[in-house]
Amino acid sequence: MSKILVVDDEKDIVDLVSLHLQREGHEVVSIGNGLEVLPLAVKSAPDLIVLDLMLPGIDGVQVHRRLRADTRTRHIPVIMLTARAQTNDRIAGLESGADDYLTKPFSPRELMLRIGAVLRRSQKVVMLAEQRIGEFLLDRKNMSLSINGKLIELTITELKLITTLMANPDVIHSRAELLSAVWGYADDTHSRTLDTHIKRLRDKLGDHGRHIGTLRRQGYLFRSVMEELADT
Amino acid sequence: MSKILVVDDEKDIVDLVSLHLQREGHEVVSIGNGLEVLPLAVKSAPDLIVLDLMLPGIDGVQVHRRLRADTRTRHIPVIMLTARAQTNDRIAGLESGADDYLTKPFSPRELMLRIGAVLRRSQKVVMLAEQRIGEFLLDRKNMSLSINGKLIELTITELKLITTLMANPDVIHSRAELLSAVWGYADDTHSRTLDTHIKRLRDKLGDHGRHIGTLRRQGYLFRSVMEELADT
DNA sequence: TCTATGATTGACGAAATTGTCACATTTGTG
DNA sequence: CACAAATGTGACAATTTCGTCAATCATAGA
Repeated sequence: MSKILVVDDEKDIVDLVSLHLQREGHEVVSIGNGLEVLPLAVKSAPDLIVLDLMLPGIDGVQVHRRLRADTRTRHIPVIMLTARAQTNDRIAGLESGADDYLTKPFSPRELMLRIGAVLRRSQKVVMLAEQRIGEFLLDRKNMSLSINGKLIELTITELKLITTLMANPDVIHSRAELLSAVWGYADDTHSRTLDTHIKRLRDKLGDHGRHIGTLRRQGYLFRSVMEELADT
Repeated sequence: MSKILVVDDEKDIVDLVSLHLQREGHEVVSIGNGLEVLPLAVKSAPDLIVLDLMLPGIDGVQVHRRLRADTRTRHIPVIMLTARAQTNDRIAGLESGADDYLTKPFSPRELMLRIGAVLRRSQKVVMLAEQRIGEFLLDRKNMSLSINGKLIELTITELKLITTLMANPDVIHSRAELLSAVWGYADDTHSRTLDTHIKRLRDKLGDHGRHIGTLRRQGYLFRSVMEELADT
C-alpha cells in the first residue's frame, strides 16, 4: 500500500513496528542512524516517516528539522515516538510540525491507527487515465481528445476547458468556475474571453460541438447526450 | 463496481441475472423492449450489455447492429444470450461482433465468469491525479507542474515531455521513445528538436533542471535524486 | 411586440510557441 | 592528443494561440 520509513535504533522496536506494518500491506524501510535519515528519505521517498526522538548521536528533533528544511522531504508526514512522556518533549515535537506523536511504551495497535489516520489524510487521489462520454474520449495521459477515434487538435486552453466541463458532465459550470479552473482568474466574469474559447472549441468539435450547452446567466455544461435538433 | 445493462423480456431471467450481478457489487439496469435499448444505452452509458437474442418485436441481432452503428454505444462490450443452440445463431452473433455469447439454459455462474472476463478486458486504467517526485509535483488534473509549490509555466510540449520523463523516473527514455510520445513521430531521430526542448525545459526548471539527465547515445531521464555537482 | 440583457461571432494585433539551422561544446575512442 | 560523433546553445522566422473589441444575434420578461 504505502512506503513507510521507520527511524529507531532499537532493533526490537523496528521489528515490532515493521511486522505490524507489513501485515497491513505496507512497505517498510528502516534505519537506526539519525544522521543518515535525510539522504535515505530523499532516496526512498516514503509516504510517511515514523521517527524516534531518542537517537544516538543526534537529537530526533534535529533530524525532523532537517527533513522539514529540505524541499525534497518537506511534504512527507512524520509521526514521532518519544520515551519521555514529558510536556516539553510534546511541545517540541508539535512545534517542529510533527503530524502526530506517541509516547513509549505505545501499543502497536495505536500506532497503526495513527499511521492509518495520517495516511488517509494524505491519501492519493486517483483518476481515470481515459474518460469516455459517448463518442468523446479524453485521454489524460496523452493530453488529447478524440471523437470516434479521430484526434481533435486542441490548444492547451481549449483542452483545459473541455476537461473541466467533461469532469462533471450534465452539470452547470458557472463562468466564474471555468475562469478559475482554466485561467486561474478570481473574477473578471465580464470579459468575452470565455465565450470566445467556447466558440473555438465548438467549432473544432464540429457537429459534436452541440454537446456543449449554454445556460443563460448560469454558465456552460457538457451534455453526455446531445440535444436533438428541432426538425420543424 | 460496473454498470451493466440487461436486455431480456423474461422477468425471471432478468431477476436471476440481476441478483447475481448485484451480489458482486455491480449496478444493474434492465429493459425488456428491444426498441428502447439504444436510447437507454445512450442515456445510462453502461460498461457492458447482456443482450438476449430472443426479443418480442425486434430481433436481438438487429438491436446489436444498432448499438454498433451508433458512435455513442459502439465501444460498449456485449454478451449475447440465445435460447436456440443452433450454429447459425452462433455465427450470426459472432459475426455481428459480440464479445461473447451463451446459450440458454445457462448457469448463472458461467455468465458471471464471462462477464467478469469481458469487464477485466475493458478494465479502466487509473492514474494518480498528482504525482510527486521530490520537490516536483505534477498535477495531471490541472495540467501543471510546480516545484516546492511554485508553479512552473510550461508550454504543452514541455509539459508532455516532462510528463513522459516523470512517468518513469530514473529510467532511460530513448530519443525515439520521446519523439513518439510527445510529437507522435516515428523516426526523425536526427533533428535537434528534442534537444532544443530539453534545453528549454531545463532552463525553465532553473537549478532543478539538473534532474533531467543525459545518457549519451541512449536518451534522457528524470532523476528522482538530483546529481550532486562535483565541487573541485 | 418591444426591450434589456447576455451570448455569439468575426476580425485584429500582440504575444507565445515551435521547429530548424548553424555553430559551439562535450564526450568517448584510438 | 586528435578526431569523430553526439549533445548543447542561441538566434530566427513562420505559425499558432490568445485576449479584446465591436457588431450581431438570441432570449426572457415586461
